[in-house]
Amino acid sequence: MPRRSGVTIRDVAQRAGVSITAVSHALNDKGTLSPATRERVRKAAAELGYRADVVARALRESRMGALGLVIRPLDALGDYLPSGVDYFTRLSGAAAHAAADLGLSLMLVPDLTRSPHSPLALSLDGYIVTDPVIDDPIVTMLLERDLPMVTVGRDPQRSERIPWVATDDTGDTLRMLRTLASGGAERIAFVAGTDENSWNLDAIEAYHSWCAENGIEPVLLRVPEAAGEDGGREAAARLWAGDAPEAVYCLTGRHAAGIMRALRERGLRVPEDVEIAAASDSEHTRSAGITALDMRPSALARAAVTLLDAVTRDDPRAAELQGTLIEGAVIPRSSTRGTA
Amino acid sequence: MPRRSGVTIRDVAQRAGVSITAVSHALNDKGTLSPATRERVRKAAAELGYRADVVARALRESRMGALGLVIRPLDALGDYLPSGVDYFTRLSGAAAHAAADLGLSLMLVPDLTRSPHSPLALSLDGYIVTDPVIDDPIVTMLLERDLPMVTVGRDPQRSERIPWVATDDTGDTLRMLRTLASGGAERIAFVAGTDENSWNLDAIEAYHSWCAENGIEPVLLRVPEAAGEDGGREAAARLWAGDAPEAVYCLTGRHAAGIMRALRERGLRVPEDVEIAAASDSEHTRSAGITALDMRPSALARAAVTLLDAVTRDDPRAAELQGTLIEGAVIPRSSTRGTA
DNA sequence: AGTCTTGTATAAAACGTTTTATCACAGTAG
DNA sequence: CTACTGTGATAAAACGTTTTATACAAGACT
Repeated sequence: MPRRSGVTIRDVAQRAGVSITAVSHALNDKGTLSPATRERVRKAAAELGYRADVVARALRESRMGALGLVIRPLDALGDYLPSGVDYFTRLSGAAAHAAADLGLSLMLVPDLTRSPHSPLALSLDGYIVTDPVIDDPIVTMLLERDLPMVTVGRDPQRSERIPWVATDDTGDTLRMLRTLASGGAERIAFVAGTDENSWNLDAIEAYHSWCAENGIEPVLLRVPEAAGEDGGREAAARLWAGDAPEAVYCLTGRHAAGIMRALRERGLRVPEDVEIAAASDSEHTRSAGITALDMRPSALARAAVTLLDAVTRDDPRAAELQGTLIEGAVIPRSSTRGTA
Repeated sequence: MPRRSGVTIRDVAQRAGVSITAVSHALNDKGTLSPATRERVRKAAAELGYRADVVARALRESRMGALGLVIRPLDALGDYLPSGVDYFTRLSGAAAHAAADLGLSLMLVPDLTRSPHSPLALSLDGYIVTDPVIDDPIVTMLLERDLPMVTVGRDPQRSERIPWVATDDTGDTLRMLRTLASGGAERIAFVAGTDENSWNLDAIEAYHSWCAENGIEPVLLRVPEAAGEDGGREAAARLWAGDAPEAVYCLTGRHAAGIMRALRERGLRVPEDVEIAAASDSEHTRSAGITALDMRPSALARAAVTLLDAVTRDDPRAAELQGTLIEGAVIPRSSTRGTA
């Protein structure tokens, strides 16, 4: 019996010479008790080191005190992970801390679509789903069961129905494009990923509207996220096959690193001949000296946890928190010339 | 009431026309029921989509079906994380999957020493503590409360009392030293971290015994893990102040990368003039082309989860699993000359 | 005919809380 | 003296399981 700390509400009641009801009321500031009794109970509880059993409380209140974190990009990969991705450690670590600050626990929920999932997996108070794609089966499942949920990154099609927080993809994209432009580049190519999540979709849209506004012919390439640096090299080959761009903005850091390498091999100088920037900071961009965005996963996680907590307790503040955009911070490095 | 799927054991009982006891027995293969009744109950349960409520079950059985993961190196850092560290994502992701395979959930447990921890935090069936240091307060706390626990990496002083699994630090160190020696290096310096965990301590001991065996004067430097690349540069300065080594073996990848950079600045060629290797593979070693060890975090996590599960259910197999060593895999890169 | 088995099925207790409804009592007003 | 109004406390129900002990019948043995 690992869970039981041994001391129950009954022990406290006995010690304080009152009923268990009195104990419950005293400790939760409910009911009508004289201040004297309240104090006596508190003292007894403290002396015994009493902590109400979570499970019993959960059974009664139908509230677990725990949130689930579903990291979609990880589910896709099984238990192996592409190297260099520290984003998710930062995100989940921050989420766990933010949850703890609210007196909640955070559970890592691995792929819910696999048939026998662990028992607790669907019994939590609410779920954070990161980067859902179009028609994401997990989102569908949670919606069907009517379980509270927020997404990190909008659900591309159902964002009206599901509260979300996200990186400010539109703003970030424009900011980065302006940074590149301020370095003198005019023809700026854009390399996005192929996953159908809001991160890709919103940035692409922002790029198009920026091009339209500035009278620039858009040059868009989509490269699978999983293609890594090689995908970047290939993108470079295709971009430089035609009218060479003066700058390239990549969403994925590894693509950017691959492009950089390919260009160097062609004898092009960065940033003198070409500027390069990436939307997500990772070890690749850091070690290659590529200007990138810090997407601030810990701020994002904190916002998501706060929102979900409000949602689960029908707190009206949920309305304000919904749609929070976390602005990325440009980290200027040697691959760009301009100022932000 | 988010948890309740709505359908309880009573509904099933009614539908099948039996008592709730019968339902429980039928579904758990207990008691004495006729095969016919068993089948009838199963059918009714299936039709209603009944799943026993985890919380109610946990209350009765005092077993949650959930394990806690405590990542000590992360606790030290709060919710911000040094960049480039993907080891822990891989570890926790793999642990979550391994737990799921056993029908268990995995909870991320942030720093238990902070006073108001989340309620569930101390109510789980067992705990995995990674890389405990000497006199680790978390380990002490769990021991005091008599909660089942395993460590990843031995507890330096209490390993007799606490089941553990670990990387094969001794074997890995020797293997890597031999790799470096096979490239022709004789004077091999060793750079370890300052945390007092078994990873550092065991590797240092292995280094010393290897030196003794081969009649080599040990050159050991300890650099704080948090010092990162700058720590590496400084280490290089100190190492090359005296009798220059022919090879350097670093436990931490970032130290190795810093050393490499510093040496290049001094005009030394790697691997022609100096060989460099690291014990932990990270983006730093990958991008700098430094030979390193893949510590196989997913194998490690799986071993830890399996062991902990055995421990919590008093399974005798725990004895066999205890002390499992996971051998690292050398990833040869251009910073070394020899063959493994 | 009574007494054991044997095979099925269930009633009820227990797990540790929270909450609702009720109770006892003192003081106050009519 | 009765009736009401608070005030302070508690008994008991409920949450959804699992398990222990018991009940009931039908057949098998003395």
